[in-house]
Amino acid sequence: MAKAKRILKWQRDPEGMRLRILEAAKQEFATHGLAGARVDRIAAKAGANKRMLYYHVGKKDDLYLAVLEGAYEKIRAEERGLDLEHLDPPQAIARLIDFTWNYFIRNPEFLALLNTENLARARHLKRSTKVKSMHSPFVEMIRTVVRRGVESGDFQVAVDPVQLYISIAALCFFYLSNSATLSVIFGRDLLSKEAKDERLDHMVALVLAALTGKSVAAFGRNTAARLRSPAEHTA
Amino acid sequence: MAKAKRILKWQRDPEGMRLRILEAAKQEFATHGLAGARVDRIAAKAGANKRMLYYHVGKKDDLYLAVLEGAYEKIRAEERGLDLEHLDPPQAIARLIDFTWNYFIRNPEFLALLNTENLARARHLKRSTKVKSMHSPFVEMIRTVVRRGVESGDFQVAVDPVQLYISIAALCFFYLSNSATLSVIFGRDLLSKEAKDERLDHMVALVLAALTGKSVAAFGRNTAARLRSPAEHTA
DNA sequence: GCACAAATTAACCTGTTGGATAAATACTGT
DNA sequence: ACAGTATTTATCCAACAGGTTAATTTGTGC
Repeated sequence: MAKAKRILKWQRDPEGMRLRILEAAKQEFATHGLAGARVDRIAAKAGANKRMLYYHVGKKDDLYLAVLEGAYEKIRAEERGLDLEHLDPPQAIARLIDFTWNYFIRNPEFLALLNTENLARARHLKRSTKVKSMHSPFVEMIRTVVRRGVESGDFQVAVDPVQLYISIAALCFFYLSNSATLSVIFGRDLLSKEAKDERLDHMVALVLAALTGKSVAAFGRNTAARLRSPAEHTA
Repeated sequence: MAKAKRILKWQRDPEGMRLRILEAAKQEFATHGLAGARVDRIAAKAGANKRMLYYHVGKKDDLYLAVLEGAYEKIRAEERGLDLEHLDPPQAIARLIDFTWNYFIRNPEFLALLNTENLARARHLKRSTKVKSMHSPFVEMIRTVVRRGVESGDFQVAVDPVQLYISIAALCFFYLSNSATLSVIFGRDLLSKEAKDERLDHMVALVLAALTGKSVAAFGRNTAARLRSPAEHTA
C-alpha cells in the first residue's frame, strides 16, 4: 500500500529515483562520453532536478563510476548463469562466445562505457573496490572449462584463460564497438542480420579451430564470393 | 634559402604551422576525446594563436576530421610497404599481425581516435571522401594472400578477407585499447614487456592455427601455470 | 620603397556548464 | 497535530569554451 502509493507518486521514492538517475546517466554517458555528457540532460531524462543527482549519487565522476560498476555487475551476473560446467568443453566455449556476442548486441552502452573509461585510463575503476572481486570467479569458470578440455583431449593446447577470454571479448567487442567506422571504410553494412550471423559463425569457427585443431565448416561459409576481387565480380 | 629562413622563424610558415596544429590536435583529441578536447589547449600546444586553427584548418569538427584522415592515411601507407606478396601465406599473415600489433603499440593515439569517432557514430568519417578509397587496395592485399594460401593448400578454409582483417585488428586493438580496465579487473599488468610478448604469441598462434589447422606451439606457452587455480598456487 | 595579400595577434562576446545555496515540501514516528 | 528529518525544487554563479571581429605584422611582386 505504501509501496503502491510510492509508485503512483514517483516523487518521494528515493530508491526508484536513484535507479532512474543511474539509468539516465548510463544512456547519457554511453551516448556522449564522459566529457560530452551533460548533468542537466541526465536530470531531465531521469525526470528529476539536477540537485537530485548530487543528493543521491554524487558529482559527475561519482555518477560515472556508479554506472560503470552497475554495468560490470550486470554482465558478470548473467555470465554466472551460463552453466558452462555441464557442457562439453567445445560447446562451453561456443556458448561463451555466443553469449558475449549477444550480450554486447543487447547492451551497446556497455561497450561505449568501457571505451570511455579506457580513454580515462581506468581512473574511476581504480577507485572501485567492488569491481576487482567480481572477476576471480569468472576467470575460474573459464579456467575450469579449459582444463577439462585439455584433459578430455578436446583441446590440443592449454591456453591461458585470461588470454582466451580477452580474445573472445576482443572479437565481439571490436566488431560491434567499431562497426560505424568499419562500415564506412569497408563500404559494407556490418550490422545487418546476415552480417551479424556471419560474424558469429566466423568467431566461433576461429576460436574452436584454434583450440581443437579441427577446422569448422562455418569458418569458410559465404566466403567463396569474397575471394573474388571486385573486378572479377563484374567480369 | 627562403625555406631555411622559414624554418628558422617558424612563424610565417603556413605548412609547418598546419602540421604543428594537426599534431597538437591529434594528441589533444586522443587524450581527451572530442568533447573533452580544448581548442585553446591545441593552440597552446601548437605554439599558435587560437585563431590560427580556424584560419588553417577550420572549426573543431573539421580539425578532428583532418586528424582522423591523417591517421588512416599513415597506417594504410605503412601497410602498403609490408610486401606480403613475396611471403608464403602463413608468414604473410603472421607478419600482418605483427605489424598491426606493433603499429598500435607505437601509435596509441590511433586507437583513441577510432574509439572517439565510433562514439560519434562515424559522423565525421562519413563526410570524408578520401578515406573510403584508401581501403580497397588494402583489402585486395589480404584477399590475395588468402587466395594464395587456399590454392597452395596452406590454408584449410577460404576466409573472407574483411572478416579476417577485422579479427586480426580486433585481437590487437581490444587488448591495447582496453588494457587499462582489463588490467584492473584481472589484476595483471597487461602492458609489461612479457605480457605483450605473450599476447603476440597468442594472437599469431590463434589465427594461424585456425587458418592452417596445425596447432602452433606458442599458443600454449607460459600457460601451464595459468591453468592452476590460485588456490593450487599457494598450496 | 610601396601596394597588396597572406599570416598572425589580441581582445571580445555569448551561451553553457558543473556545482552550490537556501528555501520549501512531504513523510515519519510520537 | 506536531516536531524533525528526508527529499525535492527553484535559483544563482563564476569559470570556461567555442567561435568571431578587427586590427596588426610580415612577406611578395613590381
